[in-house]
Amino acid sequence: MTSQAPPTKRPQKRPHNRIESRRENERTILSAAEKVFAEAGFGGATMQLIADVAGLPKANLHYYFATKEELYRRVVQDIFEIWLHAADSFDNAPDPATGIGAYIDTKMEISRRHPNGSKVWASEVMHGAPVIQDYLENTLRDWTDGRIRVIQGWIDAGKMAPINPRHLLYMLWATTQHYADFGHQVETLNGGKPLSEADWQAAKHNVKQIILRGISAV
Amino acid sequence: MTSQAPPTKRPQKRPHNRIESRRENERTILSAAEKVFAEAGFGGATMQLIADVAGLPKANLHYYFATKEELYRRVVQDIFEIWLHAADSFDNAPDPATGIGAYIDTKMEISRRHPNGSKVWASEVMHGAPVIQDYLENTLRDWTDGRIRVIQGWIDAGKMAPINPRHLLYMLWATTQHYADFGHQVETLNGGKPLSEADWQAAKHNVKQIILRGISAV
DNA sequence: GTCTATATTTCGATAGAC
DNA sequence: GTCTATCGAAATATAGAC
Repeated sequence: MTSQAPPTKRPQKRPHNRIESRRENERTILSAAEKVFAEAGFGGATMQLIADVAGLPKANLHYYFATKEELYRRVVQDIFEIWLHAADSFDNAPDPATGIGAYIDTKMEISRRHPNGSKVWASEVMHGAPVIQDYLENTLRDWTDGRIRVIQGWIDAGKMAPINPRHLLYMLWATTQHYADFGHQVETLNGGKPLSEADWQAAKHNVKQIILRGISAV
Repeated sequence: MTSQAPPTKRPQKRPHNRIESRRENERTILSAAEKVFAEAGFGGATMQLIADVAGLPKANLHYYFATKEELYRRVVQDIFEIWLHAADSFDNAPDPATGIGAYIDTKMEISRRHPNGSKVWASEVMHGAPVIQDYLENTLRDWTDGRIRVIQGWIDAGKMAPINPRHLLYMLWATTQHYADFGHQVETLNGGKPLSEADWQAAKHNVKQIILRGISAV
């Protein structure tokens, strides 16, 4: 009876079964949470409703995310990461029309594809950023300073009008995110119908048309 | 004893004592509610906190406003009325630069003076306008259609570039309200300090500069 | 009209069987 | 890891004295 120790049965057949199941459940929960937080706000959202949307018992949510706030924080982080990557469209562009035009396109596309994440971020900031203030003070500040330097370089090179780079960035954020954050208002004014493909193209075109013309070199 | 009916003692000395007291209490409650709803959202706000900010017992709130939702609705209505009046800057203007320039100035000033009302509106719309959907479908739609006609008139008269009037309105709303709704983010990126008088002037100037140039006649 | 005390409901979180 | 049942805290709303 000495050799009867069970073979160390590592789950080699499907080595990622556990870890994949965890990942999948987390994704399901995060997606449901994003939707519920966007529609009800942090205070208005309930773990029960998120669980219902995710199709899981409420207790499971607490197994994957200890508290409501921890779950919320993850949702806010995710949209922030997506926006940071949109800066790729911005950098290394030869001129403002190319760089800023691409940035507008990318940001508009994010508003279209991730309206809920955008709303959760807006809600968080409107309430004084109680959960992600550190992101504003560090990551976002650095990101902004870097982009301001790029724009100022274009201005100094005479490639665009001498506008205030910081306020231009605010205008870009405001204008593009409006189509996500105020999507319900836009839709209502669109006759109650979601924007069509043509509507989105018109929106993008107009934003670029006005802003790029507004900042073009004299 | 026939003439001893007490003189019909109408409160003539201070004829508005009661009604003024009511008005004053309502104002105090509404102001506190606006602040709390803006900072915590509808779901996160509590009647207790509103009562504390107003300096009144919680029960009094329920005396003046039967439910939390009724109080909230009044707050949302108030900012909406203020914005509607901003259209006065728009109408009867001889040209786009004057009309839209004045509208931007007025809207920016409202963002500066009523940031909380703007946030409550934004929050309401982001959550699907559960309380004021009728305003979107009627008052706001009519208002928007009217302004679109004015802009289209300017375009037809060759006074400005042929942009999409509807999307121009969205840009105006987004850009001006950003300084209220995302005021906390703006302030954080401003080194943690509120915008100075000069900062506000710069913001206004840049918004007008870019947009007015962006829509100017070819 | 005002306020204290409390009823009622709802939610976040957890215990404990499976 | 999953789920049912439940605890304890906190919120809206109201009852009733003043």
